[in-house]
Amino acid sequence: MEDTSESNEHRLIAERRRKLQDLRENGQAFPNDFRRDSIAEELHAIYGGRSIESLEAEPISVSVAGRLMVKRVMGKASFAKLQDRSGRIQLFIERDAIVAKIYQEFKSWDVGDILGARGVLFKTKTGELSVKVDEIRLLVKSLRSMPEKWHGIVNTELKLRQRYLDLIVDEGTRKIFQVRTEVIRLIRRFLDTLDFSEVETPMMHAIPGGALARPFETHHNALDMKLYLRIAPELYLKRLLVGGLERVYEINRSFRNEGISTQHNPEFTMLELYQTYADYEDLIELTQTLTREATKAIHGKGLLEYQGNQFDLSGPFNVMTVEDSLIKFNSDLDRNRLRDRSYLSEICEAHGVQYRSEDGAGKLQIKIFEKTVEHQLTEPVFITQYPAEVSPLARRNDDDPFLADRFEFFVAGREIANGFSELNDP
RNA sequence: GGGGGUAUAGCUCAGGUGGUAGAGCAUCGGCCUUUUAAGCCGCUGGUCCUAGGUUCGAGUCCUAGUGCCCCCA
Repeated sequence: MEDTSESNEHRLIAERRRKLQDLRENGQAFPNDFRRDSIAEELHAIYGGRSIESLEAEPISVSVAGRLMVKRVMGKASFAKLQDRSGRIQLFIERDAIVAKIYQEFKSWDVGDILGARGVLFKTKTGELSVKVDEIRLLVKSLRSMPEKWHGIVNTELKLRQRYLDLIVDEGTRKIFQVRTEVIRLIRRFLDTLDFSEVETPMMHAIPGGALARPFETHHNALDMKLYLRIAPELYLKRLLVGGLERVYEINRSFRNEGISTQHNPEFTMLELYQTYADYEDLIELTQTLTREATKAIHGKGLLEYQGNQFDLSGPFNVMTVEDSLIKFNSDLDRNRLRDRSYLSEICEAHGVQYRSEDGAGKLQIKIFEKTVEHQLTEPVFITQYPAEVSPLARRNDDDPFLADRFEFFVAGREIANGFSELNDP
C-alpha cells in the first residue's frame, strides 16, 4: 500500500518532496513556534453576526492555524480556507499587503499543507467572515495529495482504514467522533450521580468467560501460560460486587475472534454495569433515563435523526415480552403453542430458519424472533421475558421457569442494550 | 458459505455493435484584487486488476483468479 521507493514514487509526491527540499535549504522546514489565539468556530460564533461596518470601525486582530483545504489564486489576491479542529475559516491574501516573496511562496503551497496566519477580521461581499492576512507561514508540508475535494473518500475500506484522512475531508465523520466523546462523558457523569464506581478489570483471562464467543489467544512468557483476550468483563466485575463495591461499571474493549464487517469489529467497546439490590426492571429504568438524558444533552431535545428517520428517545419506551412481539409481527402464530417445540420447528421451516436437533423451544423462539421481529423494531422498545434456555447467566422468573428476568433494548431494528437479573443461587 | 455488482490517469468517473484510451479535480506553465466545486489558455500524466483464451486486432468477448461493494444463510 505504502509505496515510498524512489523509483516507483509518483511524480505528484516527488513534486512535493522537491518543494520540501527547497524549504529545508531555505531554513526551518518544520517550525513549531507559531501560536494561534483563535479557532474557526469561535470566530464565527463571536463575530459572525457583526456587520461589515462594525468590523471596519473596530479592527480585530487574530491568529489562526490549520490545514489548507481550499486555495484560489486570482493574480494579485487569493482566497484560502484553513481547517482546524472546530471548522473552517477563510483567509484573504492580497499580494501587496504581505511580503512579496511570501506571496510567491504561498502560490506554491498545496492543499493539505498546514499554515498559520495573522490578520484582521472582515467580511467579503457575500458576507463570509474572513481574515485579511498580513502575515502567513507554512508550518507543515504535506507530501500526499488530499482526496478529491468534491467526493471525498468513496471506497469504504479506505474510509475506515485511513480514518485520519476521512477525518480531514468528511465533516460528518468528525462529528461522529465528537458525539462519541460527548456520549461517553455523559454516561460517566450520569453513573457518577448514581454513585457507581468506574473500574478496569483484567483484559487477559486464563479462561475466557461471560459470553459465548471465540477468543483471541496470547502467551505470557514469564508464566509460560496461555492467556486469552477477554470476550467480556462480566466475571471480574461481579467479583467486585462480592468485594462490596455494590455499584460498578467499565467502559472498555472486549475482543471476539469472529466475523468482521462494517457492523462487527473484532475489538469493540462496551459498557457493562452491575448493581446490587436491584433487578432487571431497575435496569430498564436506568437504561431509559440514561438514553433520554444523553439524547437531550447532545441534541437539545429528545429526538434523534438516524439514517433519514426520526426517533423519539424521550421515553418512556414501550415494553413487550418476546412472546407478545412474536404474535404482534406474526399474526398467523398460535399463541397457545408458542412453547411447543414441534410447532415452532414447523414455523422455522416455513421461514427458512435453520436450527439444530438439540435446540429447545426457547432457542427456536429466539431464532424466529431474530428472523421476523428484530428488524421491525424501529421505535425504541424493551423486549422482556427471554427464554431461560438462551439466557444462561440470568435468573429464572419466579413464577414461570420457562422464562428469565431479562430484557434487551432495541432502536432502529438493532440491539442497543442487554440486561438481566443475575443468578444469585450458586 | 450462496448470489449479484465493480475494477480504466494521483482522486471521482465516461468509454453503443471489437479497430492504437477520454472528462472533471489535482499537478506543472501562463492570465486574473471579493472567490464559494472560482474562471480562462496550455502542457504533462495510463501494465485499462492479474493470468490464460477467442480474434488479423481485446479496455470491450470467454475462462479462472484476486481486491472491493451490496444482498442472502
